[in-house]
Amino acid sequence: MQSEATHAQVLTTVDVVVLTLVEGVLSVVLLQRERAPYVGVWALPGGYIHAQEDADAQASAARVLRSKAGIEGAYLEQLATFSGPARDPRGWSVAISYCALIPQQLLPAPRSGLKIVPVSAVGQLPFDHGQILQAALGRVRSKSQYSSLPVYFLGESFSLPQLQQVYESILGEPVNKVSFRRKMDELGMLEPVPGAMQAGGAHRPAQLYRVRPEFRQQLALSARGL
Amino acid sequence: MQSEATHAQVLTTVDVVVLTLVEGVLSVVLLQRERAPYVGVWALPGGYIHAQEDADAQASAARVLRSKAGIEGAYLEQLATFSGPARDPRGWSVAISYCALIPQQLLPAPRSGLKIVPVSAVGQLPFDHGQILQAALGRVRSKSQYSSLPVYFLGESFSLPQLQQVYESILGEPVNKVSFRRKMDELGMLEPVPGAMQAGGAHRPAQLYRVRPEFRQQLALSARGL
DNA sequence: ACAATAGTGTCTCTCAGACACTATCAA
DNA sequence: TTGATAGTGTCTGAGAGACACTATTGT
Repeated sequence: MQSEATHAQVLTTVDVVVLTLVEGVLSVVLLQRERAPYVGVWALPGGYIHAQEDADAQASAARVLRSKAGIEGAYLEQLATFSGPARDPRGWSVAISYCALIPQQLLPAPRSGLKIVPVSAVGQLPFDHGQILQAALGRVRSKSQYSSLPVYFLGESFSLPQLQQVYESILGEPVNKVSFRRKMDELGMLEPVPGAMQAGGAHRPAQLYRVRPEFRQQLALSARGL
Repeated sequence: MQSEATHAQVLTTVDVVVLTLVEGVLSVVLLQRERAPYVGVWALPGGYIHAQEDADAQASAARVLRSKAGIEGAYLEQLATFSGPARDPRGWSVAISYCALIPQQLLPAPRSGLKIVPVSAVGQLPFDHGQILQAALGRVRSKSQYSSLPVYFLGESFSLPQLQQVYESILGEPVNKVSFRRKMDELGMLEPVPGAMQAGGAHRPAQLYRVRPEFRQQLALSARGL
């Protein structure tokens, strides 16, 4: 069949932008490429779709993260799909890109070939990974304005001041405390962890919260921002 | 190379949800399939990516629209990418889906094998086209709440009451006239067509507007809805 | 006691929607 | 003149942010 021959020439890959907060700085995971093209160059985690083992492209992305970066348990969301004859020197290619959010403590120990770079300090990237990174940043910043997306930067339980700081880090501007707490209350996504407080400083301890079970792998959306 | 053999088994296609407003009813273009699988079944316009001729997947979508449905000049926006071993009986496949918005008057004359169906009256669709259609509807309804997306349902020039009716059709609820005009003014995307009025009824004629050149293929976004 | 941050009550200002009014056409 | 729709001025109520206050810890 002629059309079979035609479409078979398209490379199908996934690329993942893994984002985390390091000391309040939005950062991305880069891997040093082990194979051609661009051997030795720092790039986004990515790889071919394996038709034999992957249930869908998101499973491919999860597999790539696990096998190449040792990352598991991240929140995964599909970004856009990039395509064309020029973006990969091997030929006409399709890259289904994903955005992964993960708390810093779930990242693997630093090792050779893996680094975590503040997004403001990322230089030139191979392929069209620069564009993909920009798409991820735009998505995260945009969705943080009206959804609960940023909770995925934090672990199991966290305090409201902590969460507010995450929002402020991503949005790059201070957030009104009263409004923020009102909104979080309205979203109805958090519940206090009974008896769990975050002590530490010479000040009043903060109540710890966790995401309600029914919101675990699902975002809470607000109609009017924040 | 082994990985080459692996990824070559993935079919790469595009599917397009063409939406238009027919008498204020959101409707979708369906084509009767001419080839296996699902010969004769009504489905979304779609086809293989042609690596030799397409500059990217969006170009593939435009080509499919032109060659299979005779549609040109639509606003095109990428939706999500669907993938997996089961969605297409021919094997593991990737479908990059697009949403197309077009004024009714730019649609081709009705012909055998092409129909325009109110989205509320679309029955079962082959592949995962039902999911794709739902994604398109969600996207259009969501974006209509805070952007100028719906202008692509109208032609070159239109009156504000016309545009408001388009918003109301999509959102499924009445829109406040004063707020609507304030927002359109703030978006700064429209300009009055000098001297062009829409007469017709036994009442005051409406000023006609058009999209400013700098906003032609780009959406205007509002921070706070409408 | 005091410094420091957590958490809350309340005021104000902004903005979206409601309402009412004027404008301009055909019959 | 009347009916119908286009277009605008203004009021009001809801909600977001500012501010100030109380609460609770360690030193």
